[in-house]
Amino acid sequence: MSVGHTGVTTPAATTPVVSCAEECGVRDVQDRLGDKWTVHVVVELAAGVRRFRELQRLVPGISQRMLTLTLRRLERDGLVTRTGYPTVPAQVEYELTGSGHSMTHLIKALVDWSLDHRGAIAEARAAYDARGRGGGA
Amino acid sequence: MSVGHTGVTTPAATTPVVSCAEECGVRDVQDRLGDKWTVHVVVELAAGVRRFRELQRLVPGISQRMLTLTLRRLERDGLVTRTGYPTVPAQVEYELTGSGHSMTHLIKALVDWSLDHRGAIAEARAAYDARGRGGGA
DNA sequence: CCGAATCCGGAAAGATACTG
DNA sequence: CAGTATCTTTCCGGATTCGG
Repeated sequence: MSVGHTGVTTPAATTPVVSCAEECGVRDVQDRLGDKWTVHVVVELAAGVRRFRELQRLVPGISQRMLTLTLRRLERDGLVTRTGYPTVPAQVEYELTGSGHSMTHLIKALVDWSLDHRGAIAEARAAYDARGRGGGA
Repeated sequence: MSVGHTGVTTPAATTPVVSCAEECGVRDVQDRLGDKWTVHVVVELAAGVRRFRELQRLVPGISQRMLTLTLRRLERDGLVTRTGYPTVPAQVEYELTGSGHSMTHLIKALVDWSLDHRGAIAEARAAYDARGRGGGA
C-alpha cells in the first residue's frame, strides 16, 4: 500500500489530485462496508433468495427507503441480482451474485476481528473516557 | 437512531427490537473501517511512528481537523498511542498499538478484495448505468 | 407488494483562523 | 508544531406520499 506521493508539490500547483491509483476501487468497497445497512442486508441474502418485504422484516430498523437504496447500490455494483415478477401483487426477489458471496468472506473477517477486539476496544474507550476528566472536578 | 417513535399508529405490534447480540461491537469497527481517513492514517502508521505534521503530509487531502479527529478516535479505541513531548515547538508522536497492528491485516483483506473485484464492480456499474436509459436515445 | 420521488432535520465533513 | 474553536456546507437518513 502506502500510496506515497502526496502530489502537493506539483509544479502545476493547486492541483486537487485525488487519483490514488491503487485505492480507487477500495473507496467504493469501503463505502459499502462502512454503510450501516449493507452489511446486514448482505448477511441476510447470504442465506438465500429474499424478497423485499422479507428483507425489511429481517433487518431490524431499516426503512423502506434505505433498503431500496442499499439494494440498488448492491445491484449496481453487481453484488446482487434483482428479479422482478410482474404478478399482480408485484414481487421481487434479490439474490447474491458470485461477487456478493465472496464479499461475505470479507464481512466474516470483519465480524471476526470485531468480536475478537470488542472487549479491548470497550476497555480502551472506557479508560479514555475516564481519563478525559480524571483529575479535575 | 431512535427507531421507535413513528409517532402515529403504533398498533402494539411491530416492535422495533434493535438488540442484535452478535454485532454490537461490529458497528464500531465498521465506522472506523468505513471512514475515509482512518484507513489511510492507519496504513501510514503501520510503517512506524509518525508525527502530526508528518501524517498530514502523508495523507493527501486531509485537514488538521480531520486528522485530529481521526487520531483521537483511534486513540480512544486503543488502536494508537499518543505521546507528547513538552518541547518548545510542541511535538507529538503517534504509534500503532497491538490492536492497531492487527487491524492492518483486516485492512489488507479489504484492499485485497477490492483490488480483486474492482474490475467486476466497474463493469457491473457501467452496465447498470447504461441499462438505465439503454434503449431510448 | 414493490419502489420512486419529495421534503426535512440533524450530524458529520471540510476549510480556516487562532492559540499555546 | 500541534491542536482547538468557529462557521459553512454537504450528505445521510427518516417520514410521507404517489405510482406501477
